[in-house]
Amino acid sequence: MSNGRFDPNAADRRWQERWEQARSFCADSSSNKPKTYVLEMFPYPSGRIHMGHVRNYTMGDVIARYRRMQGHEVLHPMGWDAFGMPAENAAMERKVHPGEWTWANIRAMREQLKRIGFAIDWEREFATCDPAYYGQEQALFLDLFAAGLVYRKESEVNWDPVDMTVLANEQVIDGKGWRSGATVERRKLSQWFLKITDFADDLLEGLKTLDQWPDKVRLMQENWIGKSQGLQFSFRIANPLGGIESVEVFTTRPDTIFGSSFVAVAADHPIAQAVAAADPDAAAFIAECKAGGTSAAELETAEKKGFRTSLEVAHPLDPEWRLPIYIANFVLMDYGTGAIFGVPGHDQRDFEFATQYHLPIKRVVAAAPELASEPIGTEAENAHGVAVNSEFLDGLTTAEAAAEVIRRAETAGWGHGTVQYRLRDWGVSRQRYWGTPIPIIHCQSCGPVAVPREQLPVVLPEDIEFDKPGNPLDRHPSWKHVSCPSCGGEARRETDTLDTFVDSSWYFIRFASQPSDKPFDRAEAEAWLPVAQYIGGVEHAILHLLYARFWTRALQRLGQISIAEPFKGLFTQGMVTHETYRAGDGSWLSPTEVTRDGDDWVHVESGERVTPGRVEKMSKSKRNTVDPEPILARYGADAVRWFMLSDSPPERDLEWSESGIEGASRFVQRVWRLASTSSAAEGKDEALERKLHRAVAAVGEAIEGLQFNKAIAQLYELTSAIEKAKPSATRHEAARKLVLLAAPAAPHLAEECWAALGETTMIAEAAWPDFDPAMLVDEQVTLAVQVNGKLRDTLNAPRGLD
RNA sequence: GCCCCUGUGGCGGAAUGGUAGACGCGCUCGACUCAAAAUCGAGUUCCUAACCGGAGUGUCCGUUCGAGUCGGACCAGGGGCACCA
Repeated sequence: MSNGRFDPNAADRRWQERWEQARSFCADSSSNKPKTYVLEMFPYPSGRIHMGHVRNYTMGDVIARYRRMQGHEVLHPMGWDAFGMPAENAAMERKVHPGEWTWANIRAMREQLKRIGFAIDWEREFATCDPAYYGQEQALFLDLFAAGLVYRKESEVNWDPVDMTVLANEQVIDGKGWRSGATVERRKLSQWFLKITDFADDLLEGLKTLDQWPDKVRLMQENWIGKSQGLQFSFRIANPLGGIESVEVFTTRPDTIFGSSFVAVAADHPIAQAVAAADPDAAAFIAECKAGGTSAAELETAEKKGFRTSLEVAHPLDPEWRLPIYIANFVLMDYGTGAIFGVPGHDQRDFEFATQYHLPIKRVVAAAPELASEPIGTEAENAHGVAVNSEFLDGLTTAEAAAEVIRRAETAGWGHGTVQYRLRDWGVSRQRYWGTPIPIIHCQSCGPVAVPREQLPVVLPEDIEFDKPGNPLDRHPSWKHVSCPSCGGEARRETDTLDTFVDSSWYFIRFASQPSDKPFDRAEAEAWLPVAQYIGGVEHAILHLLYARFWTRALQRLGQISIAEPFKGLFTQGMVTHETYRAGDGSWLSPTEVTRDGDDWVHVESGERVTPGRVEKMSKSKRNTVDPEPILARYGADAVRWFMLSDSPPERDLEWSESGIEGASRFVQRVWRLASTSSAAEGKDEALERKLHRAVAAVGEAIEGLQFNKAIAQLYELTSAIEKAKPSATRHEAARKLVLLAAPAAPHLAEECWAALGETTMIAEAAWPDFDPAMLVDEQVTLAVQVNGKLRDTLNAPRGLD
């Protein structure tokens, strides 16, 4: 078999079976070797593997295999983020049970992944929809519940009146439900929340320790948490109404306190409610506010509107000074205190509002004291400067003035310096069937009671109907009827299920350790964690990564684990893209439906000219996907893996191209020819030896730095150098090392070449080659002769002592 | 509006402040072949027929003996957040 072409179809399967028989990639938790945990974000079992998965898992696989060759014990697991809406949609559309649909998808995708030859420990595989997993998740939920990190609260949700379900913000399109098309209502519902805000500061501070994360992701999380420092204080209401005597506000600019000309409260603020109770006009205004949409586009264009109440407050620094209270459409109930004081001169929204209602616009900040009497122009000035027209603050810088106001407020007792976060608590209730049941029982007399541990897991009922909209669990005839674990009285099971982001908030711990009687074994989990290298799409930069960080910190606080951060290294890879094509009628065409005709694209079936569109992320809606399966069948796993790593830097998008995969396939054959025809010979090739040592160093460095495209380029260079060299002992040795260097990226090819070179063990068990630092420099150096930075000449000289 | 990132040949992209364009794709020419595929060899930033030479990393300015790389301003493209007080 040392001649002819490399046959990937035969070789891939042969080695995949041998790795499995040898349990080559099963991680041993009790090993004495240094441990490395490599993880890619686990997939949702949609039914088929797509190119994005292939790219993601190939990168992780290169690192896993490279670390193994370096002598590490590597944990590289795979599983399924298996709960979620698509399974319920499939159930409604095709009358199959969500579980049946999901497990069938998992079977299909597992086979597809195995076809690519990833070095995965399949013995640790699990799906989140398995009671063995979600039962342990329920146990952890109850631990958080017992620790006071879970609570129940009324909150406003997007309610689809046709499907009778809550919709996520992403599922509301132009104010209508994405499925039903019905106008979405805002409704108050009792929901379960996790106290992520308790950890706001820890999560923010923790970002500083994550030096192996992309700056971009850390910044996005920082903005999401949104810490702002300021003053919280109360205005005394001069003419109290219904027992409400003051209004609490928050500001990040206490230095502008003398510039305020009104107070505004949110439509659902208690003061607004109290006013509305006595005033039908106010009630009508509040109803109007609530009818307004919440989409970004609507907010952009919405006018600042307010309703002037008869209430007035006294200014805390001048009891004679009265400010009107408005109910305003731009004030949010769930940020700060739900009330603001308006400073039109130095805040754009307040400026617009004041202009509309003819309220005073006063300058209290200026670039210099002598500019104190300059009027405010057509826009608010939010720049920092010095305080003016502000009595005792005049002349102080913005920062000094703010500190002074906070000091006086605290001394006099009408306010205090405080910190606000943009981050909200995490609402985890979903009115869905296909999710982890929330292990709570509602009792008329005892309230919400935890399901006793010995009754876990709370398993989803199998006999379930999807013929009507709404939550099928709630409609189930018997499932929810239980007795109270506390008093034994009649009670009702919680029929909401957990947000699927809960499932993915701790799966990496379960991969590291999965005992049957508890969520994880602490010692075993800590042997692997934190994940050394986590790889996934940047679209999870905020939600998933923030939730997983929160969950880990919560477990740390409960004393269940010692680590604070789950992912030591994070890498966000780019998308796989492809050109898009549109027919004359504007419909999208798939790449298989078009063909090239000179410089034009033509629809194969109709012969019609096709307009090529932008290069975009592969998606079903644009029909620009390329299915990995036929590509794998044609070119083999290694060519696909090779192409996924070459050309584009991994953090950038990779454009799929037929010529790219052809090139990768050519290289696979080149290496095979080189290795299979190489034979032992006499003599030393000094130049080639230096190239070899340099390549060993460079490929290793590139993989460590996750610069796979550079590692690939180095391998091309080494291959060319070996091909050109005359037979020698060095050349034969170089061929052998080339195979070792290529093994993480093209493992099947490497095994086949390794055997052809006469090796009797698997390359999966081989060690990464060493290099001699002394061999990294040439004996001859080329010196550039520059005059004024321009190259004028080059000359060669033997390397001597410095 | 606020915050951030990226601009290098026909294309994807390389370049510790020191020979810009490694490597791949594409293209051109050649070898092998009756022919093709496959493979191999040579070339490929632009201007110049070629040599010599000159220009060149989005634009302008600066720091430096020397700038793709450092600093400033601008232009273009992309991303994140957003009535966040």
